[in-house]
Parts: sequence; structure tokens; C-alpha cells
Amino acid sequence: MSKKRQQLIDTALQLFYQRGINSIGINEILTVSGIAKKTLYNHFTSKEELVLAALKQRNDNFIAWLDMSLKEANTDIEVVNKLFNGLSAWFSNSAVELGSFRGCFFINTSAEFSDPSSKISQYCRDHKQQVRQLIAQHLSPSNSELLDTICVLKEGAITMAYVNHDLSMPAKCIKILEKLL
Amino acid sequence: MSKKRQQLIDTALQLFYQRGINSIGINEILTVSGIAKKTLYNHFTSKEELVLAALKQRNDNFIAWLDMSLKEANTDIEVVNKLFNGLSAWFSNSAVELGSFRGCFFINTSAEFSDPSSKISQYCRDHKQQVRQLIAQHLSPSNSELLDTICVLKEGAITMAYVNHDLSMPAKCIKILEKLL
DNA sequence: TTATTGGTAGACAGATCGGTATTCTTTCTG
DNA sequence: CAGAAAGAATACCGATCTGTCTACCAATAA
Repeated sequence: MSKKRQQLIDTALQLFYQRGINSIGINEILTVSGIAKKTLYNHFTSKEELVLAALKQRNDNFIAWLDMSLKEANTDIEVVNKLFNGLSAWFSNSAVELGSFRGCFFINTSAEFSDPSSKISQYCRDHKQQVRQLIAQHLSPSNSELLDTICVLKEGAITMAYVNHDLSMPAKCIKILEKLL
Repeated sequence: MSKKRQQLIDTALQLFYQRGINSIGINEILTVSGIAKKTLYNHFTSKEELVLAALKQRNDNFIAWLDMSLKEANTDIEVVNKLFNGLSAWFSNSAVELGSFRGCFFINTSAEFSDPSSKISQYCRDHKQQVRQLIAQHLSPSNSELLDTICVLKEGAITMAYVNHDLSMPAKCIKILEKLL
């Protein structure tokens, strides 16, 4: 649609993800993108709307990356390998589409917004649900136990990569899941 | 030591944990606690110092709660049960010492501070290390694989309880670990 | 008593916040 | 070419941020 609008979203996503939403003011997004304030408020009625657009952009990017990562993974063990090898690549900044790793944008954003009924918190929940669905599509159906296990290990691996600086969890998660299969 | 100082820390921890550090200003802490601004800057040189004191307070509370939760857990399976039943109680606000659940204060705080070399981010890492050590003390020694598994499941369960509003993970983690033992 | 300490209350400074309005220029379209 | 729309640049508004400072009060110690 509008080129300026997309530039704003791209700049906002980059800054919000790297430094946190409450730490980034509208003015910084404007100076970095080189776009006027009037133009921003022409496309978005408030900062919150821009935040939601950035979340949606990140969701689109992430789902596309995950879909590509899981492509042609048909057996459960293949899904596990491709998923956690993908996470490992993300953590070590080898997944260019996802940018420099600073944890999960949706976990981080949830942490900043305390009202769980806000649109922003709800969108973060939606994203996690979409990721879960995508993983489920590649797994043997009706194995919801395995799906739960994969999801909880995934969240743990992301959190430990960011907070603890422990990048070794994806490999360990694969070993855990091998034992369980 | 000083009574006012402790009141400030308690109020700050309550507000920071429930609403996030960047969302709470000094003035709100002062009006809620009923303490004068001069007194605050008598005890702390900056907001950052107060944040660090609040993190330390939360760490003390959490370690004490975890220590009590794991007391008399000597076999691995007992540790697993007590740990994840404890988490479940925390998530459903049955652990009074930990206050109303809003995720892990240290994960949330890490999400707000993007510089991983800041004192605040480092303290969050330290906390996770202390928790890991405490769990390790109750497990059979030199079983670092099990320790890793417990830790990654724990982080995943906390994240999913907060972001996804899924409180069922502790019970599922116990089942997973039963299979692995 | 007098001096000191630790507290309250609140004005103030300087910066930044999200958001609005104005003026001027560019660019696109009929 | 003419007119409309979009954008740039920037001043501005009221609110809020962290942190400093002054003035006053109460209790305590020398």
C-alpha cells in the first residue's frame, strides 16, 4: 500500500524489538526513518496502533521463517530437528530474516504491558497460538502431548537464550525429545 | 536497617513487579508509600539503585520460597514434584509470599533493559543461576542433564503461564519428567 | 540548651513524552 | 497546466519523567 507507512513499520519494528517499546519514543522513530510526524499520524492514530502494526509485521516475518524452516518435515523427529536447529540459528544470528536476536518480541512486549486484556497482550497470545498451530500441522495428528512438550521446551529455550545467555538449549531439547519419541 | 528504606523497597517491588519498571515513576512510589522525595534520594542515589534493591528483595523472597518448597525433597522425582507443584501454586496465586502472579520479575525486567551488560540485566542472570544452584543441591549430583531439563521446562512453564495464560504446564512437565526418569 | 540528624512538603529544573497545528514544498492526477 | 493530496519541517501543548533544592519540623544527642 503506502511506502511511507511500510517504512514506518519497518523502523518501528527494528527499534521496538532491539530496545523495547516503552524505551522508544515516537520522535526517535521519526528521525531514524526520516519521516515527518504529520505523516505518521496520517497513517496511525496513536503509538499503540503503530505498535500493533509492528507486532503484526514481526508475526508475519516469524511465521514465514518458521514455515520455511519446517518445510518438508513430515515425521515427528524431523520436525523436532528442524525446529530446534532453526531456533539455534536464530539465537546465533544466523537467521537473517529475524534480525539480531534479542529474545522473543512477543514475550518481551507482554512483559512491558501489564493489562492482559489490552490489544497488545492479546496479540502476543495470538502469535503464540499461531506458532503452535503451525508446528501442529507438521506433527502426527492427535499427539497433543508431544505438541505441548515441544512448545514448552521451545519457550524455555528462547527465554534461557535471552536471559541466561545460554545458547546450548536447542541441542539439549533435541536430545530430550529423542528420548521421549 | 532503616525502616523508611525498607518501605521504599517493598513499595517499589510491588509496583515494579505488577506494572513493569519503565511504567512506574519515582513519584508514584513516593505517593503510594507516603515518603518524601528527599528521603528516597537520601537512601538511593538514583532510580536504578532502587531497581537493583527491589530485584535483590525479590530474589531473597523467591529463593526463600523455593528453598521451603524443596525442603525434604531428596530423591529426584520428589524434587520434580515439589518444584512444579510449587510453580503451579505460584501461577494460581496460592503462594502468598510471591504476590499476585505476573510472570517472572527477572524475565520481565530483562525484557525492558536491552543492554545485557547493565547491572540490572546481569542481576537477572545471577538470579537464574542461584535458582539453578538451589535445584541442583537437591538433585543427585553430576546429573547435569536432568538439571538442564528441569530448568528449561521451568522457564517454559513460567513463560506460558504468563504470556499464553496456560496454567496447565507444571502438571504436564511432571509427566514429561516422569517418563525421562 | 543547642546542634545535628532524618524526615515532610513541595517548588523547581531540564528533558522527553505523545499528539496537534501550521506553513511550505513536492508530487501526483485529471 | 491546474488543482489536490501527501509529505517535510517545525513550533507548540500539556503532561510526565528523574533529580535537585529550599524551608520547615521533630526527635535525639552532646
